[in-house]
Amino acid sequence: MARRRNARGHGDRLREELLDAAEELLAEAGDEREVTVRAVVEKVGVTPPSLYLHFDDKAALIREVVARRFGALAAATSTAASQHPDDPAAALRAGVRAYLGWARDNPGGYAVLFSTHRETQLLRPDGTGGSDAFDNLVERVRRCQEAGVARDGDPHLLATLIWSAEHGIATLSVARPHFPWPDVDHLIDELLQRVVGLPGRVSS
Amino acid sequence: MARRRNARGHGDRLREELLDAAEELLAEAGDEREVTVRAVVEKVGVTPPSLYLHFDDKAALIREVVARRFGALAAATSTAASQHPDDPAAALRAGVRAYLGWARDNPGGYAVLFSTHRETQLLRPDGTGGSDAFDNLVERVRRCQEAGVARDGDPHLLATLIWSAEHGIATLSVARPHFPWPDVDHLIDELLQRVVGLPGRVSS
DNA sequence: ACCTGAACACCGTTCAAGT
DNA sequence: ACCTGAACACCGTTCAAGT
Repeated sequence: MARRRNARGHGDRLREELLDAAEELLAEAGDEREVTVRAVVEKVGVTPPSLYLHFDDKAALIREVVARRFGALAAATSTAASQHPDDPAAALRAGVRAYLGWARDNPGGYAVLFSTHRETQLLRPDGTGGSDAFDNLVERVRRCQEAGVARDGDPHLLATLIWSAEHGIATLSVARPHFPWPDVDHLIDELLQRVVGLPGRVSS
Repeated sequence: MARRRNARGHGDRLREELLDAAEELLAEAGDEREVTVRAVVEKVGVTPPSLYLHFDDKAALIREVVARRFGALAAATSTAASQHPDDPAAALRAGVRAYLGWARDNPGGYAVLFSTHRETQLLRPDGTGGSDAFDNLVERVRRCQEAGVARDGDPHLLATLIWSAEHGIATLSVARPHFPWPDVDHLIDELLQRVVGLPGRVSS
Protein backbone atom coordinates (compact mmCIF):
# COMPACT_ATOMS: atom_id res chain seq x y z
CA MET A 1 0.00 0.00 0.00
CA ALA A 2 2.62 2.52 1.02
CA ARG A 3 5.19 1.29 -1.44
CA ARG A 4 7.66 3.82 -2.76
CA ARG A 5 9.98 2.65 -5.45
CA ASN A 6 8.50 0.05 -7.76
CA ALA A 7 11.15 -0.31 -10.36
CA ARG A 8 14.49 -1.31 -8.93
CA GLY A 9 17.72 -0.93 -10.85
CA HIS A 10 19.42 -4.06 -12.07
CA GLY A 11 21.87 -6.12 -10.08
CA ASP A 12 21.35 -7.84 -6.74
CA ARG A 13 21.56 -4.82 -4.50
CA LEU A 14 18.09 -5.83 -3.35
CA ARG A 15 19.65 -8.85 -1.68
CA GLU A 16 21.90 -6.68 0.46
CA GLU A 17 19.06 -4.32 1.23
CA LEU A 18 16.95 -7.23 2.49
CA LEU A 19 19.79 -8.42 4.70
CA ASP A 20 20.33 -4.92 6.09
CA ALA A 21 16.62 -4.51 6.78
CA ALA A 22 16.40 -7.87 8.53
CA GLU A 23 19.46 -7.07 10.62
CA GLU A 24 18.03 -3.74 11.69
CA LEU A 25 14.66 -5.22 12.56
CA LEU A 26 16.35 -7.91 14.60
CA ALA A 27 18.39 -5.36 16.50
CA GLU A 28 15.29 -3.29 17.23
CA ALA A 29 12.96 -6.13 18.14
CA GLY A 30 15.43 -8.35 19.91
CA ASP A 31 13.27 -11.28 18.99
CA GLU A 32 13.48 -13.44 15.92
CA ARG A 33 9.76 -13.97 15.50
CA GLU A 34 9.13 -10.24 15.24
CA VAL A 35 11.34 -10.18 12.20
CA THR A 36 8.64 -11.02 9.73
CA VAL A 37 9.05 -11.49 6.01
CA ARG A 38 6.43 -8.88 5.36
CA ALA A 39 8.07 -6.35 7.66
CA VAL A 40 11.43 -6.88 5.96
CA VAL A 41 10.13 -6.39 2.44
CA GLU A 42 8.02 -3.41 3.44
CA LYS A 43 11.06 -1.75 4.99
CA VAL A 44 12.86 -2.12 1.68
CA GLY A 45 9.85 -1.19 -0.39
CA VAL A 46 9.09 -4.38 -2.31
CA THR A 47 6.45 -7.10 -2.13
CA PRO A 48 6.84 -10.45 -0.33
CA PRO A 49 7.52 -12.64 -3.38
CA SER A 50 10.61 -10.57 -4.20
CA LEU A 51 12.36 -12.02 -1.17
CA TYR A 52 12.11 -15.51 -2.59
CA LEU A 53 14.08 -14.48 -5.65
CA HIS A 54 17.12 -14.10 -3.41
CA PHE A 55 16.52 -16.51 -0.50
CA ASP A 56 15.10 -20.00 -0.35
CA ASP A 57 12.94 -19.15 2.62
CA LYS A 58 12.82 -17.04 5.76
CA ALA A 59 15.20 -19.41 7.55
CA ALA A 60 17.85 -18.82 4.88
CA LEU A 61 17.52 -15.07 5.35
CA ILE A 62 17.92 -15.34 9.12
CA ARG A 63 20.83 -17.72 8.67
CA GLU A 64 22.77 -15.14 6.67
CA VAL A 65 22.01 -12.42 9.18
CA VAL A 66 23.26 -14.69 11.94
CA ALA A 67 26.45 -15.36 9.99
CA ARG A 68 27.01 -11.62 9.72
CA ARG A 69 26.57 -11.11 13.43
CA PHE A 70 28.86 -14.01 14.21
CA GLY A 71 31.49 -12.25 12.19
CA ALA A 72 30.94 -9.06 14.16
CA LEU A 73 31.22 -10.88 17.48
CA ALA A 74 34.38 -12.70 16.44
CA ALA A 75 35.87 -9.43 15.20
CA ALA A 76 35.05 -7.67 18.47
CA THR A 77 36.78 -10.30 20.60
CA SER A 78 39.77 -10.63 18.29
CA THR A 79 40.28 -6.89 18.09
CA ALA A 80 40.11 -6.51 21.85
CA ALA A 81 42.54 -9.35 22.45
CA SER A 82 45.02 -8.08 19.87
CA GLN A 83 45.34 -4.83 21.80
CA HIS A 84 47.62 -6.72 24.18
CA PRO A 85 50.17 -8.52 22.00
CA ASP A 86 52.77 -8.73 24.78
CA ASP A 87 50.46 -9.58 27.69
CA PRO A 88 48.69 -12.94 27.22
CA ALA A 89 46.74 -12.57 30.47
CA ALA A 90 45.41 -9.16 29.47
CA ALA A 91 44.59 -10.49 26.00
CA LEU A 92 42.57 -13.40 27.40
CA ARG A 93 40.73 -11.13 29.79
CA ALA A 94 40.07 -8.51 27.11
CA GLY A 95 38.62 -11.15 24.80
CA VAL A 96 36.16 -12.37 27.41
CA ARG A 97 35.20 -8.82 28.30
CA ALA A 98 34.64 -7.92 24.67
CA TYR A 99 32.50 -11.03 24.22
CA LEU A 100 30.24 -10.11 27.13
CA GLY A 101 30.23 -6.45 26.17
CA TRP A 102 29.08 -7.31 22.68
CA ALA A 103 26.36 -9.60 24.06
CA ARG A 104 25.21 -6.86 26.44
CA ASP A 105 25.01 -4.28 23.66
CA ASN A 106 23.34 -6.69 21.21
CA PRO A 107 20.97 -8.73 23.39
CA GLY A 108 18.66 -9.73 20.55
CA GLY A 109 21.55 -10.22 18.17
CA TYR A 110 23.37 -12.48 20.58
CA ALA A 111 20.39 -14.65 21.49
CA VAL A 112 19.61 -15.62 17.91
CA LEU A 113 23.16 -16.78 17.35
CA PHE A 114 22.44 -19.80 19.50
CA SER A 115 18.71 -20.23 19.11
CA THR A 116 17.89 -23.90 19.01
CA HIS A 117 17.48 -26.00 15.91
CA ARG A 118 19.92 -24.02 13.85
CA GLU A 119 21.80 -27.17 13.01
CA THR A 120 23.34 -25.88 9.83
CA GLN A 121 27.03 -25.45 10.20
CA LEU A 122 28.03 -21.85 9.67
CA LEU A 123 31.52 -22.72 8.55
CA ARG A 124 32.49 -21.17 5.26
CA PRO A 125 35.23 -22.38 2.94
CA ASP A 126 37.16 -19.18 3.57
CA GLY A 127 37.44 -20.05 7.23
CA THR A 128 35.46 -17.15 8.55
CA GLY A 129 32.29 -18.09 10.31
CA GLY A 130 31.30 -19.91 13.41
CA SER A 131 33.86 -21.76 15.37
CA ASP A 132 37.25 -20.22 14.72
CA ALA A 133 36.31 -17.73 17.42
CA PHE A 134 36.54 -20.69 19.76
CA ASP A 135 39.90 -21.73 18.30
CA ASN A 136 41.17 -18.24 19.05
CA LEU A 137 40.05 -18.64 22.65
CA VAL A 138 41.92 -21.94 22.93
CA GLU A 139 44.99 -20.23 21.52
CA ARG A 140 44.78 -17.39 24.03
CA VAL A 141 44.57 -19.87 26.90
CA ARG A 142 47.58 -21.74 25.54
CA ARG A 143 49.64 -18.57 25.34
CA CYS A 144 48.85 -17.82 28.96
CA GLN A 145 50.09 -21.26 29.92
CA GLU A 146 53.28 -20.81 27.91
CA ALA A 147 53.86 -17.46 29.59
CA GLY A 148 53.38 -19.09 32.96
CA VAL A 149 50.37 -16.99 33.96
CA ALA A 150 47.87 -19.86 33.70
CA ARG A 151 47.69 -23.23 35.36
CA ASP A 152 48.28 -26.43 33.44
CA GLY A 153 45.45 -28.37 31.92
CA ASP A 154 43.99 -29.24 28.54
CA PRO A 155 43.52 -25.86 26.79
CA HIS A 156 40.51 -27.18 24.87
CA LEU A 157 38.77 -28.18 28.08
CA LEU A 158 39.63 -24.90 29.77
CA ALA A 159 38.36 -22.92 26.80
CA THR A 160 35.17 -24.97 26.85
CA LEU A 161 34.61 -24.03 30.49
CA ILE A 162 35.27 -20.36 29.78
CA TRP A 163 33.05 -20.36 26.73
CA SER A 164 30.22 -22.10 28.58
CA ALA A 165 30.44 -19.68 31.48
CA GLU A 166 30.57 -16.55 29.33
CA HIS A 167 27.69 -17.84 27.21
CA GLY A 168 25.74 -18.61 30.36
CA ILE A 169 26.37 -15.13 31.75
CA ALA A 170 25.47 -13.54 28.42
CA THR A 171 22.14 -15.31 28.08
CA LEU A 172 21.09 -15.43 31.72
CA SER A 173 21.78 -11.76 32.36
CA VAL A 174 19.33 -10.97 29.56
CA ALA A 175 16.77 -13.60 30.55
CA ARG A 176 17.01 -12.85 34.28
CA PRO A 177 17.55 -9.11 34.63
CA HIS A 178 16.17 -9.15 38.18
CA PHE A 179 18.73 -11.64 39.41
CA PRO A 180 21.28 -10.00 41.75
CA TRP A 181 24.16 -10.10 39.28
CA PRO A 182 27.60 -9.22 40.59
CA ASP A 183 29.60 -6.68 38.59
CA VAL A 184 30.37 -8.41 35.30
CA ASP A 185 34.04 -7.39 35.20
CA HIS A 186 34.45 -8.78 38.69
CA LEU A 187 32.69 -11.97 37.65
CA ILE A 188 35.08 -12.34 34.72
CA ASP A 189 38.12 -11.77 36.91
CA GLU A 190 36.93 -14.42 39.36
CA LEU A 191 36.12 -16.84 36.54
CA LEU A 192 39.52 -16.51 34.92
CA GLN A 193 41.35 -16.60 38.20
CA ARG A 194 39.57 -19.70 39.40
CA VAL A 195 39.38 -21.65 36.15
CA VAL A 196 42.79 -20.99 34.64
CA GLY A 197 44.57 -19.38 37.59
CA LEU A 198 44.97 -16.03 35.90
CA PRO A 199 46.46 -13.44 38.27
CA GLY A 200 44.35 -10.43 39.29
CA ARG A 201 44.08 -7.43 37.07
CA VAL A 202 47.47 -5.91 36.33
CA SER A 203 46.89 -3.08 33.91
CA SER A 204 44.42 -1.23 31.70
CA MET B 1 -13.30 -31.60 11.90
CA ALA B 2 -12.18 -34.67 13.79
CA ARG B 3 -13.58 -33.55 17.10
CA ARG B 4 -14.62 -36.24 19.53
CA ARG B 5 -16.29 -35.11 22.68
CA ASN B 6 -18.36 -31.97 22.32
CA ALA B 7 -20.00 -31.74 25.67
CA ARG B 8 -17.49 -31.54 28.51
CA GLY B 9 -18.39 -32.31 32.09
CA HIS B 10 -18.51 -29.47 34.51
CA GLY B 11 -15.53 -28.22 36.50
CA ASP B 12 -12.21 -26.94 35.18
CA ARG B 13 -10.69 -30.24 34.27
CA LEU B 14 -10.36 -28.78 30.79
CA ARG B 15 -7.78 -26.35 32.13
CA GLU B 16 -5.55 -29.19 33.31
CA GLU B 17 -6.07 -31.06 30.07
CA LEU B 18 -4.92 -28.02 28.09
CA LEU B 19 -1.81 -27.69 30.25
CA ASP B 20 -1.03 -31.39 29.85
CA ALA B 21 -1.49 -31.19 26.09
CA ALA B 22 0.73 -28.12 25.80
CA GLU B 23 3.42 -29.75 27.92
CA GLU B 24 3.38 -32.89 25.78
CA LEU B 25 3.54 -30.93 22.54
CA LEU B 26 6.44 -28.92 23.86
CA ALA B 27 8.33 -32.04 24.84
CA GLU B 28 7.74 -33.58 21.41
CA ALA B 29 8.48 -30.50 19.32
CA GLY B 30 11.27 -29.05 21.40
CA ASP B 31 10.34 -25.66 20.07
CA GLU B 32 7.91 -23.18 21.53
CA ARG B 33 6.57 -21.91 18.25
CA GLU B 34 5.47 -25.38 17.20
CA VAL B 35 3.20 -25.44 20.23
CA THR B 36 0.27 -23.79 18.55
CA VAL B 37 -3.02 -22.89 20.16
CA ARG B 38 -4.87 -24.83 17.53
CA ALA B 39 -2.71 -27.92 18.02
CA VAL B 40 -3.26 -27.80 21.78
CA VAL B 41 -7.03 -27.56 21.58
CA GLU B 42 -7.25 -30.19 18.87
CA LYS B 43 -5.24 -32.59 21.02
CA VAL B 44 -7.79 -32.11 23.79
CA GLY B 45 -10.76 -32.16 21.45
CA VAL B 46 -12.17 -28.64 21.78
CA THR B 47 -12.23 -25.52 19.61
CA PRO B 48 -9.78 -22.59 19.90
CA PRO B 49 -12.05 -20.16 21.78
CA SER B 50 -12.36 -22.63 24.66
CA LEU B 51 -8.75 -21.99 25.56
CA TYR B 52 -9.47 -18.35 26.26
CA LEU B 53 -12.02 -19.28 28.90
CA HIS B 54 -9.13 -20.55 31.01
CA PHE B 55 -6.10 -18.50 29.90
CA ASP B 56 -5.70 -14.85 29.00
CA ASP B 57 -3.66 -15.68 25.92
CA LYS B 58 -1.13 -18.14 24.56
CA ALA B 59 1.67 -16.55 26.58
CA ALA B 60 -0.21 -17.25 29.82
CA LEU B 61 -0.56 -20.89 28.84
CA ILE B 62 3.14 -21.25 28.08
CA ARG B 63 4.00 -19.41 31.29
CA GLU B 64 2.17 -21.99 33.37
CA VAL B 65 3.79 -24.85 31.50
CA VAL B 66 7.19 -23.27 32.12
CA ALA B 67 6.39 -22.94 35.82
CA ARG B 68 5.58 -26.64 35.92
CA ARG B 69 8.85 -27.60 34.28
CA PHE B 70 10.80 -25.32 36.57
CA GLY B 71 9.31 -27.24 39.43
CA ALA B 72 10.39 -30.51 37.87
CA LEU B 73 13.96 -29.27 37.34
CA ALA B 74 14.22 -27.96 40.89
CA ALA B 75 12.85 -31.24 42.22
CA ALA B 76 15.35 -33.26 40.18
CA THR B 77 18.37 -31.35 41.50
CA SER B 78 17.12 -31.25 45.09
CA THR B 79 16.35 -34.95 45.10
CA ALA B 80 19.76 -35.81 43.70
CA ALA B 81 21.57 -33.61 46.19
CA SER B 82 19.61 -34.94 49.16
CA GLN B 83 20.90 -38.43 48.41
CA HIS B 84 24.16 -37.37 50.06
CA PRO B 85 23.20 -35.79 53.37
CA ASP B 86 26.58 -36.47 54.98
CA ASP B 87 28.82 -35.62 52.02
CA PRO B 88 28.52 -31.95 50.97
CA ALA B 89 30.93 -32.40 48.06
CA ALA B 90 28.96 -35.32 46.66
CA ALA B 91 25.73 -33.39 47.16
CA LEU B 92 27.02 -30.38 45.24
CA ARG B 93 28.29 -32.57 42.43
CA ALA B 94 25.09 -34.62 42.30
CA GLY B 95 23.02 -31.45 42.03
CA VAL B 96 24.98 -30.16 39.05
CA ARG B 97 24.86 -33.56 37.38
CA ALA B 98 21.12 -33.81 37.88
CA TYR B 99 20.68 -30.30 36.44
CA LEU B 100 22.58 -31.18 33.28
CA GLY B 101 20.99 -34.61 33.08
CA TRP B 102 17.54 -33.06 33.20
CA ALA B 103 18.50 -30.50 30.54
CA ARG B 104 19.87 -33.29 28.33
CA ASP B 105 16.70 -35.36 28.67
CA ASN B 106 14.40 -32.34 28.20
CA PRO B 107 16.14 -30.23 25.58
CA GLY B 108 13.00 -28.42 24.44
CA GLY B 109 11.70 -28.15 27.95
CA TYR B 110 14.93 -26.66 29.22
CA ALA B 111 15.34 -24.12 26.44
CA VAL B 112 11.95 -22.50 26.94
CA LEU B 113 12.66 -21.98 30.63
CA PHE B 114 15.07 -19.22 29.69
CA SER B 115 13.73 -18.03 26.37
CA THR B 116 14.10 -14.31 26.15
CA HIS B 117 11.46 -11.75 27.00
CA ARG B 118 9.85 -13.85 29.67
CA GLU B 119 10.19 -11.00 32.12
CA THR B 120 7.41 -12.10 34.39
CA GLN B 121 8.75 -13.27 37.67
CA LEU B 122 7.87 -16.86 38.31
CA LEU B 123 7.98 -16.46 42.04
CA ARG B 124 4.85 -17.63 43.76
CA PRO B 125 3.66 -16.50 47.19
CA ASP B 126 4.21 -20.02 48.47
CA GLY B 127 7.90 -19.73 47.72
CA THR B 128 8.03 -22.47 45.14
CA GLY B 129 8.90 -21.37 41.67
CA GLY B 130 11.90 -19.89 40.01
CA SER B 131 14.83 -18.88 42.05
CA ASP B 132 14.88 -20.95 45.20
CA ALA B 133 16.67 -23.56 43.11
CA PHE B 134 19.52 -21.07 43.00
CA ASP B 135 19.31 -20.50 46.74
CA ASN B 136 19.70 -24.23 47.21
CA LEU B 137 22.85 -24.14 45.09
CA VAL B 138 24.28 -21.33 47.22
CA GLU B 139 23.50 -23.38 50.30
CA ARG B 140 25.25 -26.46 48.89
CA VAL B 141 28.36 -24.40 48.17
CA ARG B 142 28.30 -22.96 51.68
CA ARG B 143 28.10 -26.42 53.23
CA CYS B 144 31.13 -27.51 51.25
CA GLN B 145 33.04 -24.53 52.59
CA GLU B 146 31.99 -25.29 56.16
CA ALA B 147 33.08 -28.89 55.72
CA GLY B 148 36.44 -27.69 54.42
CA VAL B 149 36.09 -29.30 50.99
CA ALA B 150 35.69 -26.00 49.14
CA ARG B 151 37.84 -22.92 48.90
CA ASP B 152 36.83 -19.64 50.51
CA GLY B 153 34.96 -17.00 48.59
CA ASP B 154 31.54 -15.41 48.42
CA PRO B 155 29.11 -18.37 48.05
CA HIS B 156 26.70 -16.24 46.03
CA LEU B 157 29.41 -15.39 43.52
CA LEU B 158 30.62 -18.98 43.32
CA ALA B 159 27.08 -20.24 42.81
CA THR B 160 26.60 -17.65 40.06
CA LEU B 161 29.67 -18.96 38.27
CA ILE B 162 28.50 -22.56 38.60
CA TRP B 163 24.98 -21.71 37.48
CA SER B 164 26.26 -19.74 34.48
CA ALA B 165 28.57 -22.55 33.44
CA GLU B 166 25.99 -25.31 33.80
CA HIS B 167 23.43 -23.21 31.95
CA GLY B 168 25.98 -22.54 29.23
CA ILE B 169 26.80 -26.22 28.89
CA ALA B 170 23.11 -27.13 28.88
CA THR B 171 22.18 -24.72 26.10
CA LEU B 172 25.32 -24.92 23.99
CA SER B 173 25.42 -28.70 23.94
CA VAL B 174 21.94 -28.61 22.40
CA ALA B 175 22.64 -25.69 20.05
CA ARG B 176 26.07 -26.97 19.01
CA PRO B 177 25.83 -30.76 18.87
CA HIS B 178 28.77 -30.95 16.46
CA PHE B 179 31.15 -29.20 18.83
CA PRO B 180 33.74 -31.61 20.27
CA TRP B 181 32.25 -31.73 23.74
CA PRO B 182 34.31 -33.42 26.42
CA ASP B 183 32.53 -35.99 28.59
CA VAL B 184 29.99 -34.01 30.59
CA ASP B 185 30.75 -35.68 33.92
CA HIS B 186 34.40 -34.89 33.41
CA LEU B 187 33.55 -31.31 32.53
CA ILE B 188 31.54 -31.01 35.74
CA ASP B 189 34.36 -32.45 37.82
CA GLU B 190 36.83 -29.99 36.30
CA LEU B 191 34.41 -27.09 36.77
CA LEU B 192 33.80 -27.83 40.44
CA GLN B 193 37.43 -28.56 41.13
CA ARG B 194 38.64 -25.36 39.52
CA VAL B 195 35.91 -22.97 40.64
CA VAL B 196 35.33 -24.07 44.21
CA GLY B 197 38.30 -26.38 44.74
CA LEU B 198 36.18 -29.47 45.17
CA PRO B 199 38.35 -32.59 45.45
CA GLY B 200 38.12 -35.23 42.74
CA ARG B 201 35.39 -37.79 42.74
CA VAL B 202 35.39 -39.81 45.93
CA SER B 203 32.45 -42.15 45.68
CA SER B 204 29.36 -43.15 43.70
C1' DA C 1 -21.55 -21.80 32.94
C1' DC C 2 -19.30 -23.72 29.26
C1' DC C 3 -18.49 -24.44 24.49
C1' DT C 4 -18.93 -23.64 19.20
C1' DG C 5 -19.20 -21.22 14.32
C1' DA C 6 -17.66 -17.86 11.94
C1' DA C 7 -14.93 -14.18 11.23
C1' DC C 8 -10.79 -10.81 11.77
C1' DA C 9 -6.09 -9.43 10.89
C1' DC C 10 -2.06 -11.47 10.57
C1' DC C 11 1.75 -14.91 8.84
C1' DG C 12 5.07 -17.64 5.21
C1' DT C 13 4.90 -19.16 0.65
C1' DT C 14 3.52 -20.01 -4.28
C1' DC C 15 2.11 -19.10 -8.97
C1' DA C 16 0.63 -16.86 -12.82
C1' DA C 17 1.24 -12.69 -14.85
C1' DG C 18 3.26 -8.20 -16.08
C1' DT C 19 7.33 -5.22 -18.04
C1' DA D 1 15.70 -10.65 -15.49
C1' DC D 2 13.20 -8.77 -11.95
C1' DC D 3 9.08 -7.60 -9.62
C1' DT D 4 3.85 -7.58 -8.58
C1' DG D 5 -1.30 -9.22 -7.66
C1' DA D 6 -3.73 -12.47 -5.96
C1' DA D 7 -4.32 -16.46 -3.66
C1' DC D 8 -3.29 -20.56 -0.42
C1' DA D 9 -3.07 -22.66 4.12
C1' DC D 10 -1.86 -21.40 8.29
C1' DC D 11 -1.77 -18.53 12.88
C1' DG D 12 -3.73 -16.01 17.52
C1' DT D 13 -7.77 -13.89 18.97
C1' DT D 14 -12.63 -12.12 19.30
C1' DC D 15 -17.61 -12.07 19.26
C1' DA D 16 -22.06 -13.44 18.73
C1' DA D 17 -24.62 -17.32 19.36
C1' DG D 18 -26.03 -21.90 21.04
C1' DT D 19 -27.32 -25.26 25.08
